[in-house]
Amino acid sequence: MNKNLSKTYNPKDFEDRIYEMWESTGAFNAEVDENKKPYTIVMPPPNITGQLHMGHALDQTLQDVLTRWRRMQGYSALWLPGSDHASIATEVKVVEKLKKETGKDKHDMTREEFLEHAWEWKREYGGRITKQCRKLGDSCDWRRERFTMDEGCNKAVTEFFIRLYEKGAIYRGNRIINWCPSCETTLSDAEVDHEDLNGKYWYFYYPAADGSEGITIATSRPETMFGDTAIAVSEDDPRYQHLIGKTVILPIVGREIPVITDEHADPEKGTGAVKITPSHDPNDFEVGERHNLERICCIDKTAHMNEMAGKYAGMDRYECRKLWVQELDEAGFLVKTEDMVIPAGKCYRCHTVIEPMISDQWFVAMKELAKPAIEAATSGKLIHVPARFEKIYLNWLNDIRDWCISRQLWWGHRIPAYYCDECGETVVAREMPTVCPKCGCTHLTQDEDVLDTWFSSALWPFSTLGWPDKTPELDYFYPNSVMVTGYDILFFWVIRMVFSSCETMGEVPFKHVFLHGLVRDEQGRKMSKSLGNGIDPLEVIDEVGADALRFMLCTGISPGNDMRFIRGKLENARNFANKLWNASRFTLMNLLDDEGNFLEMADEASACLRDEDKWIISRVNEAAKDITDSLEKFELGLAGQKVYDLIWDEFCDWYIELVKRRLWSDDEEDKKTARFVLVKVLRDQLKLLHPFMPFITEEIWGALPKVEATEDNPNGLLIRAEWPEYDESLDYSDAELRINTAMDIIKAVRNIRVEADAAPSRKLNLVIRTDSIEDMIPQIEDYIKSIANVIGITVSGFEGDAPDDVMSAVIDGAEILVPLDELVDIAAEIERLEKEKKRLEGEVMRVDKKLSNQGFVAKAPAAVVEEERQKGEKYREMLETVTSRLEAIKAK
RNA sequence: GGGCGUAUAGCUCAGCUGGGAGAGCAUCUGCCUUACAAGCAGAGGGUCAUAGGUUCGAGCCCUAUUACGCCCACCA
Repeated sequence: MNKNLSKTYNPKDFEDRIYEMWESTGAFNAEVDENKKPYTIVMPPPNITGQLHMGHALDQTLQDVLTRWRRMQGYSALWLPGSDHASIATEVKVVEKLKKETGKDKHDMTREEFLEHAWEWKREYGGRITKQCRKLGDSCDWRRERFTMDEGCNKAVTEFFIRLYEKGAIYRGNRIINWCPSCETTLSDAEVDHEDLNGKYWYFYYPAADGSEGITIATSRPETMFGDTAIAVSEDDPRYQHLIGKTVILPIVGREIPVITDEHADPEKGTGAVKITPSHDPNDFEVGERHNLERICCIDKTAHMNEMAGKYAGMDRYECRKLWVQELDEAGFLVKTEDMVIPAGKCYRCHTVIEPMISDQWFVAMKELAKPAIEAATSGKLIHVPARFEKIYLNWLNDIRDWCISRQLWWGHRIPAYYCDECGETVVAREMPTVCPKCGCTHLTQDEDVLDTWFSSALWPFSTLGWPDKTPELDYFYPNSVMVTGYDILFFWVIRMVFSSCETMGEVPFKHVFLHGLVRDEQGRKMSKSLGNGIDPLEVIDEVGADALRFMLCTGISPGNDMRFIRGKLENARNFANKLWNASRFTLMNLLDDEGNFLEMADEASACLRDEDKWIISRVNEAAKDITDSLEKFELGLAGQKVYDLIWDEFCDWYIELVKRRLWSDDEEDKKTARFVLVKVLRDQLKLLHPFMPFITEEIWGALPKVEATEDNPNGLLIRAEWPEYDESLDYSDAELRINTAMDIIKAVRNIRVEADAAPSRKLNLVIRTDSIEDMIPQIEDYIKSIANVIGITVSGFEGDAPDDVMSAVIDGAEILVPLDELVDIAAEIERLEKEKKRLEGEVMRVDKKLSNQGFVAKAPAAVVEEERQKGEKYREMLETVTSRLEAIKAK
């Protein structure tokens, strides 16, 4: 350790070194330890496709703050890191890369070849983010790092799939699903983004087959007409009674389709008659189910028309729409056109408009699985922070639909289902069966599809701890203490973890789910690649250090709300680090002799505490309470602000200034006490700040006298030091009162000096008129001398003559007079005092009004009333003093 | 269509369970005071979106309204 801190704060000098030291000494390691309480956070696994972005930085900073704090509190605090294979995202990236590098398409290679490239990607980039996490200071137990496609997680995924299958909660069905024509895979409902597009309603006339009056329908998707298999009207719609049960003719196509009645047809919408295309619309699909309609698919997997569209076969769906409308118009079937805003579903990855399609897919039946997850929230076993997210969570679960989990991709967990080529039997098994259990043949083929990425992340809280095996870790660290993640993946992830855990573990995966917002850019826009407005955390760290970034990210925020990345806030955080750095340098300067040895200092027993010592100790004690309380409530922003105020305002601006004079005195005993207090309170402050700014605090800690090693903290590091506990018995209220008065006096003198335009170098002679705080004058004298260049203080009661040519200020219990001779501008001074008088009169009036309100006196708590009375007295006294001063100066 | 969030100093935001509003930045003034100019000291600046209500007392609770943003929704 380096006892001499460098002159300026330069985080690059030590951040990497400190991190390396933590890691190499095992400071992050969490063990199963029955003598400690467990605290577990499992990191939301970043995608292996990505780079660390600001969202990760925020997410991980919050987790690290909580982990470090609990570790210091004596918990066996495990923060388990890992990464996600991100099935679709990675596959897209790998495809792009291959296309760029080799010109090859996915279809130009075998599944095995492709997977080889995908694993290559994982090897190359999978570790990128975890390296970047280290720069942030993440105190993860890296020994326990996991990957969603490692052996253990694979086992968990298969096990979970099979268990759900066996109880009938997973099934394979031919149903309508969301299809992304660009990614060429299904998507779950959660993966579809809804967006309003400018579109049209086209009204088309369908002639009746028997030659009577036909029917006009409205559609926003004319190209799906080739798949129409009915027209639905409302049962009691008077307009269409004559057609119910008859057939109409699909214009141009010539196919006859029935007119049916169904609840889906809304007389208010369009013409009240709706065309039914079961193959390309979720509602129509359901109508088709109810009426046993034929399903005619007319659009293929790449969103091109198929042979059902006749001459349009092979044409893009939108191109077809244009020409088809034109053809219908020319043939006289287009009745009218209306501009309309049409909501469209888009792929959350590539933003292509999704195409509803019917296909054979695997689903999780959600209704039953959702029940325990709903109960978990309503019964309070799962607590949302902030609470408002519980409603959103419940709304989603109450309205949940079955989850389509199969994806037509290669990168991911392959579905453990095998089909018999001979008899068509489906076998779901942990390993590929050698023979078909039904027909006994050996020709079995595994399902080609992989599972939704979120299927494996849903198991993350327990798969990472060893499930399905019964491991000591699972037993000890499960359930997790809190899940920290962005509100944007509440549906994707949080809900699925909860029901998966209720299903497999029989309990919630975590007690709290702590949701944070997004980091936006300076203008409040979402950071995105397409906008190019992302800010790279690593560049920020390079510039101002990880501590400043972390502090900036977790202060001035409130849970669940988005935040902006403000440059000025970052600089302020950096300046704060610099401030602490210099305060620590000051402390060390007064601790070390010329040879760099620590000077003698007092201890708890021998210290002879003076008022300011007691005051700062008390302030630190109170702060420890507030900070701990805030952290308990996940109010990290408040906690961070509190440490900031403590260190900058109270320790640096007041205590250090107050203690300087003593450190420079010849009183050896007093110096020993001052050194003792400085080190004591600095240490506590380093502890309180450590979760937020781990690097700088550890570095300074190391420069201070070494602390005793313990079994739990063999190297005496800050990261494993004990969190300051609030000492309830500590009562230094007398000292605090005196220091507060001294501060008031000092502030008043400073104010007068500036008002009078007196140079700081000018020596002042001061008169303090008081009859209540005389006993503390010697100390005040010291403080003021050290700060305000006061050369002499005269104390007198309020009686008798006051000096002339003064500027004055009134505080609670005293009047401060500063003789300035020629500097006093009488007119200005009168104006100043008049203003002060007016202010005090206002205060007195306000208090009087309140106290004369019978309702207030009768109903407000006694303490509040008493407080108000004291305030009234105080203001009245101050007003009297100001008034008499004003009279005196006017008389002159 | 349903739900949620936000509205506080010029800007960006805090403000925990109701007891006369704070920070950072910016602005103005004075300081290279032996830890720190990434600093110190001082100052100005707010009918806490609007209108009602509850209460002795409302930035905070209730109702309505307005503006902006977000999420969800079966999209003829």
